[in-house]
Amino acid sequence: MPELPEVETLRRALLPLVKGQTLQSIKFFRDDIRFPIPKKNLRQFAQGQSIRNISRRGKYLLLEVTDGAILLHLGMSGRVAQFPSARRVEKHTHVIFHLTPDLFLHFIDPRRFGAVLWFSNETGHPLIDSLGLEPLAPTTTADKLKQAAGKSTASIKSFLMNAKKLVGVGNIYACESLFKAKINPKRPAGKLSMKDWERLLAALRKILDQSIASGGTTLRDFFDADGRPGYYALNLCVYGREGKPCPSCGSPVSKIVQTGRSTFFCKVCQNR
DNA sequence: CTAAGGACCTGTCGGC
DNA sequence: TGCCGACAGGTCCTTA
Repeated sequence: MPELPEVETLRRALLPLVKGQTLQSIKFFRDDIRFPIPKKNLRQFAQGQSIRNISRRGKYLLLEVTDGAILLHLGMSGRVAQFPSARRVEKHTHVIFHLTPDLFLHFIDPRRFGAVLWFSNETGHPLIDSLGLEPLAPTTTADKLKQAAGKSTASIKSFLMNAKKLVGVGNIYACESLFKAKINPKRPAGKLSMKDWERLLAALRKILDQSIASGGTTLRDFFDADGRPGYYALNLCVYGREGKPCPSCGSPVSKIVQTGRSTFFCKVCQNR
């Protein structure tokens, strides 16, 4: 479900609710999600602590406390929703964070591809350590992307979705940014020119920024902590639009499969 | 090392 | 209406 803009939207919705609040207790309902939930660490290091900040790294949210952070990943179908109690537990509610007498954050994830983990300030976390460039960070440049791609023969589409290289970009924003930059998704990443990388990074940033400003993309089940959907779906040019007219030239949008994922693009416009 | 494919899950949708 | 296959916003792990 969520890519960078959706996770960032959630971060911004949660921050004013939880910053400075003390985590009273954590309730676990099942721990066989993507990774076993480290209940012991969470109880020992997070319970009873004040949430100092919420940060984001790629698609991960970090609820920061003194010794580290509760690490959340929403996978494909995850949500964090606020409720006034720990009752009304949904079918796929796996964890409830109890903050104030009437603020409970429910971690809900039907497909269980998401994660609730403990990030220690001392040891970090391997999933975070191995992440690549942050697209919106000013320190990320076209030059660094080109370097990261090296002589890779993999497609630029799969490069964009490779979190070891570049974080936060999933299927929607990979397709949309390639469309905006007019780059063919099948091109080998190692063959893009510096001009290509510059156009691609600029396009990607613009799309991510606009999506964050719209509250993200709600295709079916993305809602922020207040239950609000995102409206960026209205601006999608190619994603999910197979056969419909390209917004730029009018010819039908194509769909192919690359490394197991659908790619939507315009054969006419994306010719670079 | 790289690249591709499978695996992990549940829910929904379209076709018959 | 019911059943069945295809597919879904992710990414780690195995295989070649």
